[in-house]
Amino acid sequence: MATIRELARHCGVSVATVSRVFNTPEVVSRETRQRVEAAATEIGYLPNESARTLATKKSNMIGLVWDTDHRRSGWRHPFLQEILVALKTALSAHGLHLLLLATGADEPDRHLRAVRRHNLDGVVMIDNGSRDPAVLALADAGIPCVALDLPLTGPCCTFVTSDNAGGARQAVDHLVRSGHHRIATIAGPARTGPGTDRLAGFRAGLAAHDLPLPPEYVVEGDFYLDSGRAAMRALLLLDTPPTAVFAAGDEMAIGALQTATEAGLRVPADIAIVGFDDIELAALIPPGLTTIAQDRTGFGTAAAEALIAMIQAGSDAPPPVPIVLPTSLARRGTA
Amino acid sequence: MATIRELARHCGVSVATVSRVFNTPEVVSRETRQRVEAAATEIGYLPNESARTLATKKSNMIGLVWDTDHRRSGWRHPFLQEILVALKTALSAHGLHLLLLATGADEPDRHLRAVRRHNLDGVVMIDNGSRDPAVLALADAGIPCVALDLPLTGPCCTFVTSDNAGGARQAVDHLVRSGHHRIATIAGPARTGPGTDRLAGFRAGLAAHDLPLPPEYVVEGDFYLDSGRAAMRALLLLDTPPTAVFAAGDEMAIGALQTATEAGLRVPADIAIVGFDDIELAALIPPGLTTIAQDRTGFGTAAAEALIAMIQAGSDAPPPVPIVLPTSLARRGTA
DNA sequence: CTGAAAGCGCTTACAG
DNA sequence: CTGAAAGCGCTTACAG
Repeated sequence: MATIRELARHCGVSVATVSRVFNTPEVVSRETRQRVEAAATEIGYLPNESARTLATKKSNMIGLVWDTDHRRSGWRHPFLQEILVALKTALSAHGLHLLLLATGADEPDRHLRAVRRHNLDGVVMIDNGSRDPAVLALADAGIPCVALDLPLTGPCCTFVTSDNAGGARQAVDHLVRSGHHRIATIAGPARTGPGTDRLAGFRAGLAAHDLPLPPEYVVEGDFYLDSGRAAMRALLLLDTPPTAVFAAGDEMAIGALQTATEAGLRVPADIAIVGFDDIELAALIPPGLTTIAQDRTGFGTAAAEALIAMIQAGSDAPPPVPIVLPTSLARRGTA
Repeated sequence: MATIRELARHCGVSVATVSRVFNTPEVVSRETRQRVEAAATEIGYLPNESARTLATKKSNMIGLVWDTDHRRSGWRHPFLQEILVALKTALSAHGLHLLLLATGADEPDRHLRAVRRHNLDGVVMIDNGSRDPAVLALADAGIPCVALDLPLTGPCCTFVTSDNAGGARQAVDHLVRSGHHRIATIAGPARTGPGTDRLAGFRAGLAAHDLPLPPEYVVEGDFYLDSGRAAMRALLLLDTPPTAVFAAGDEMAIGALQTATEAGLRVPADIAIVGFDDIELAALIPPGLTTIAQDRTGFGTAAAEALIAMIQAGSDAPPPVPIVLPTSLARRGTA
């Protein structure tokens, strides 16, 4: 591993000059620059990032906070992979790398510590609905951060989310257009942003159409399959069961679909179902799940852009406004 | 951000002593150690990782090479998320972080450069079947690395994979036990390790049962849904169609299932289908896909352990032998 | 058990 | 446009 000193000696300039050709090339003479560049590739010089970070306090690394453990070990993001890819791609374009932060002990300052220790330039956090105080601590600390699906704001913090309320309205509108009056919902957990917002949008949608919402038409699930099955069972047992169900997540919708089918009902003839997310499965499972699609890659791209904007603007500038991604109706067989 | 110097002054010792309480605590007196530790939490001292890396040449970071781009933008790993979680968990236990390497230009030394620039302690690479020369370069360079699903070896390199051949044999054995003689396969791409190995295991399984394999009973897919549909269409057009199909991946199996169903065949009565991977969908899609399950979290855990072993042993020690994870038959409705 | 000092490989005012 | 020099925050022989 050649160092900057060796390279400098190799072409008879000072280390300062070598440093400049890599950082502010416009400031060094054409002739010198080319000589240094040629020598650099010749001897295989590579700047040492740790030394740079030590000198500049910038690491060119973004932390990714993504809690994977204990309290909710079964948690799965509907399209984590797409988010990672989009993030990585967008950040790469600015020379930024993504550091998956190790999940350590349970101290509320663990993420903050990691950020400081590694001189991270910013962080993106993916919500898992656990209301982790360590996540909130980050938002308060004034280090550039953007949250996904979690309405977090702070001195240098913003978030990106789908238009969950609007998407729920799209679902309701579609069902009403199809002639339904008795529409129930299988909601997501009230502690999650998407859970709350989709329920709110659902209520607003019914109200806009002057449709009633009996309390028993709202049953809360946990976004997973079994909760969708249980909820559908409960709905079918009602004295006046709904003719349509909006499930706030596709897995729950699929659970509901299975339960309805097993109960001998035809979907959508006897009961219509609309989901939310547009996971892989939605298109594959017969008869095709009608659902509200999110902008999967938009998440990562928007997050990266917002983060880069904050980093460039500095932490005293006002943070970008939250980004709300539009949803769309993916019309298939169940409604 | 307090520095080691401030902390040292704060408790009247030298910076060397402070450094020792964090790195080799057993070498400093109990009394001094406790004083330093107390002061550290009091003033919120956090060691600067860049400075440590610069001094020690160890970054406590593992690179993750995971090509996401251009040539194969639609590539999806069947259980990337589980692998990441398991990796992260296992590495965390040793204080190691995971750095997602930005995918830059197409130079064959791009990963190697990233490793050197960041002083990475090791790397794990996830195969996407692209035979990337940049990946091979890493294996040759003698930096500790472990490959997933890619039979890569080198001075300090090993790999972990499922027993793909054995899994394919399990599939064949199951079908034969169910009375099938005419068994075809929808293979994975020949350029991928899993594609090749599953086909070899399939052939070996048939041979072991003295069953013939007409050439037209082998059709190659690309692991994705549509290729499974196309393959099944081709198989059904044969003069003597098979009574059972082993698809080397669940998505292809599901495509085959759909095509068979659409053609009016009953599964498994008219044609049996066995997949490979045991993705989420397998259990959810009616009538339940019979498939060969991989040890999803085992991948990440085994990779982390192998990597840590190599790092601790040093690069002159012989690398661990490749790790082959056992598979299991998940028996459901299609066979 | 502890300290003084050199060194890790860069960047960046400050002069010229 | 370029160089000499200080400094970034640690670690680690080397003495004692």
